[in-house]
Amino acid sequence: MTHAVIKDVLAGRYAVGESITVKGWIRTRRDSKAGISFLAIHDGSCFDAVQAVAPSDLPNYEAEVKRLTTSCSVAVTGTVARSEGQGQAFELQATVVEVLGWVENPDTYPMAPKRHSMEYLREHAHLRARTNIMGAVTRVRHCLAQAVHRFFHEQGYYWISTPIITGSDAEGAGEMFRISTLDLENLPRTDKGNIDYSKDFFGKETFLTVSGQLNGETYACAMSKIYTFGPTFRAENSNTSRHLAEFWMIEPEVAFAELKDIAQLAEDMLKYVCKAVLTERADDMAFFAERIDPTAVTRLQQLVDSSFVRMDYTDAIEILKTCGKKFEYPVEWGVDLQSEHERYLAEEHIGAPIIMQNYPKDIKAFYMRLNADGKTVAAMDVLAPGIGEIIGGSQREERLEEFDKRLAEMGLDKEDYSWYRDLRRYGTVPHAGFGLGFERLVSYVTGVGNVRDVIAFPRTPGNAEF
RNA sequence: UCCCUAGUAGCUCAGUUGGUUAGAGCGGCGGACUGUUAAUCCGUAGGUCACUGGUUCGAGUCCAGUCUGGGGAGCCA
Repeated sequence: MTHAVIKDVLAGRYAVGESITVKGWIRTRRDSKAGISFLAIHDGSCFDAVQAVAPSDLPNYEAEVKRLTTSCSVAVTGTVARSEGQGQAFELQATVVEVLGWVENPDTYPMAPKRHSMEYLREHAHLRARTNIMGAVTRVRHCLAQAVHRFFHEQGYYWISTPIITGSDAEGAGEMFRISTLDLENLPRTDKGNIDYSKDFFGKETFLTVSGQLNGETYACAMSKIYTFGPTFRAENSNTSRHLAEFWMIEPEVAFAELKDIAQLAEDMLKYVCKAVLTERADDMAFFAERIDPTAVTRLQQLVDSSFVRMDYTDAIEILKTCGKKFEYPVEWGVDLQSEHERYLAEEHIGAPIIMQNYPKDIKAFYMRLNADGKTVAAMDVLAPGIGEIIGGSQREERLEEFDKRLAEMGLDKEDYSWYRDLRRYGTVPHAGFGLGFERLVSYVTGVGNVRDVIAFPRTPGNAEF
């Protein structure tokens, strides 16, 4: 018997009268006065469940069919039929209902067919995958990931798998998780009494990566256009709806590119992936618009149709100073923009994503390229309404002299950046790139307000369950 | 890490100035009903009121501490 995917059954890919088998989990069972039962079965292939009609003359009707509850697994064989009821075009007239797995105690099964809080679902991360909302998130996340790869591939980029384990402790993007095979109860010591990392697995201190950027630059300075897409780790004690200790990041790096080029790249990429979701996951987006965020679909459509506003940091400061709004943190040229400032600009002043450019050098990283004014660097952030910074990027300092000056200013040791400096010594070229937090993108697209609910098993301070 | 806030049935919540036996909806279970869309109707079971200590004749309610969650901030993606 053909094992049919529910998506195909609902799309009419099987002829009326054809006998097929669907396999999945019960969403709801409704018993009708006619002495028949309606089973809503989902298998993850699409948002909707298929309806199987189980007649009372099935041999196991009383003993099994009428005892089915939410999340029992079944294999239902039947003939495809046009539905007599409303709400679906096709349904299955069941001839065999085989129960594969019971729910052993329906009274305490955690996922009742009703609305649960996101916090409750998070505590049952292994079972929340069976809910409507997590199914929709999972499909949209997949759609976005595929669209990201497709976008870069079509533009001639190579996907580089940069290392997850790094010996470079100078990446400067945040606190790192140490990895080690040393016996914590009995650490080897040097003569001076320090921990002897030469005895560790790699013969030196190693960490989980906080960014693939520096590695990515080496390949951009050879392959011209590359991107990374992989897990990233930050050991910061950040407890917000926008931070994870383990998250996925997309980092394109482009040779022969300036700041304006990657600003355009960021805009093109965001529009491309949003368009993909609108066309490929209309079913899931309709659900988000209905249940999570009424503007979910219109917001994406507007993003696709708009052109992002470019704004210089210096001009943003002027706007904030003269807009008449009171801010908790005072605004002055040279200070970093606070969340409240970014929110005002993106949500109230513009009402759409903003590309903020050319920040003061003192509030930005060592590798960003110094502008001609000597005060600002070629950095850019994409600020999205509702979520804030979704992308951060810059043109990199490719001039060795300027780079060394900057290291010295910031009190950093040249020796720690020897291979990174080599890129500036041997055939250096202007290049630029950015980092996109993938969970922040999924959160923005779906309207699901917490990044912990758009990744399967979130890792946050104090929480690594499952 | 800081500020604010919450924790009551399997889930979502109500519970008055501290006062008799802590309630509802959903879900579960039992029953009714000629095709239902989170069906409907009737019945029924289900509670260490997060934990520890304190105030009081009396605490779900007031106080202190702890744990856990949420919102905001910082750091950032």
